[in-house]
Amino acid sequence: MTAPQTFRPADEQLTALRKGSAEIIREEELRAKLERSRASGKPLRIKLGVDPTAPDLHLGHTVVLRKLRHFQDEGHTAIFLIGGFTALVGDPTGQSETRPPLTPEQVQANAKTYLEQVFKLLDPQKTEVRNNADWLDPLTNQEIVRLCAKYRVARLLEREDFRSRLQKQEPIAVHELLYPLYQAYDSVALKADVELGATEQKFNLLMGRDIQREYGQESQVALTVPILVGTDGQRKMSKSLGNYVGITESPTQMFGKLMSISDELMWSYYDLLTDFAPPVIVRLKEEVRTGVLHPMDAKMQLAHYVIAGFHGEEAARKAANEFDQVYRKRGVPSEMVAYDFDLKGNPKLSRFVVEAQLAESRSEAERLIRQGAVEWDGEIIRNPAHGVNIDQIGEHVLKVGKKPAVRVRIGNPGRGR
RNA sequence: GGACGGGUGGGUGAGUGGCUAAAACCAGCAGACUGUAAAUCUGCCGCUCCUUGCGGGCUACGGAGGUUCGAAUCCUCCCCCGUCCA
Repeated sequence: MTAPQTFRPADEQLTALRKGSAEIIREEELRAKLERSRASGKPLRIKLGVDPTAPDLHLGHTVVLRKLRHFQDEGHTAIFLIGGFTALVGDPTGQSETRPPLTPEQVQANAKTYLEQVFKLLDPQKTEVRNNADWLDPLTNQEIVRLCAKYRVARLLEREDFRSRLQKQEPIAVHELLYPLYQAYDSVALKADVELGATEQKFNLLMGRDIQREYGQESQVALTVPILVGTDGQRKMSKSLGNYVGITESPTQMFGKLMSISDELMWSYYDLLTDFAPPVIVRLKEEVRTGVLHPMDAKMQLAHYVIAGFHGEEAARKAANEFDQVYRKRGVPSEMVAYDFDLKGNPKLSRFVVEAQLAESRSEAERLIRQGAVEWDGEIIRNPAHGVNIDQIGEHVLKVGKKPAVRVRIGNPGRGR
């Protein structure tokens, strides 16, 4: 922190930073900033803001985090900004359900788990963690009005999602208009040189530039990264759409999910989730195209890489083996979740399916049985009324559809639980 | 404050008194095919009970009442969203 920083030449840094970026506004400004920082030995301040609205991060979040990491690797200061204030206001963008605004306690708790997860990717030593509640909470009405006076409604409404919502006659609450203003003000408070965000954040990032100028600062550079498409190959990765790979998931789960993406999507994952150099990815793609490399192997390599990043080489290897065992060979997992049952009340197989969490209701369980999706000790059961009786005391393997098999232990009805 | 339009199953969206657990499409799930891919095809897709049957019961069309043998559909009041006017 005292020794003057040394940096690579600006152009080299720029090349590295450009990889996996969608847009850099403006690149010349970034180069100028990089050159200046190299000359002065003073790192740039790179801002990334996150609202802690949910406790878990997924791979979609990591794209931009990785970009922040790249800056960090070049010796710059990563500012991980927690939207403690903005999260409290409650972001009503997903208009389907009125989600209750988070309580300060929730924000606190979420922020904590975020940080734990974020530091799987960032170097904690080189990260400045801030919370915008620290400067947004104390703002006076006067200051807020002054801030609002610096921007025009028409320009706010230019924003893509506001415009389309107006058009579709969907509600827009007033505080939603304030949102970008607050975010822009954060850049002022932090004296950010660069702000990172997904492409959907472009408007907000640009606004930071304007507002900084209004406050007499040099404008930040806005660097956007592409949005990661979820495992469904259609929509952006998000928890609520269920097309996500969580970074706290087990290696096995991650492996399975990553293998289920389409071949086409795999290349975008290679671009956004790995540090393979672009030429290397191009070569891989070519090898798959010409049949030298099986697409599945390419995908396994991808899954391995991503998982190793979070859980280490060893775990990634295990997950690969497990995948091979459970799915390719349609076998039984090395470690099965076990459930204990008793024979109280003349139970049916469908009840076990529900209680082992392989179906959400008895109706669904019976449906699955009818469809031939349920295997009991390797035998497909098709009778929805199939019962389990006293001869079945002992251990069994229950498998439903594509889900991993589970172990079922049936105890003597006479004895307690 | 006024005028008008609208609120249907996870989503879009039909349906204006019974034949509607509610068209169609999407999503989802299962089976076939595979590389657990993708695409495709087939089936399923509220909950529950049992003797698993073209079976019984319950719940469902913003909310609460009402009219009717019968209501998502008609009436009343309320809530919510939007547009225009002020």
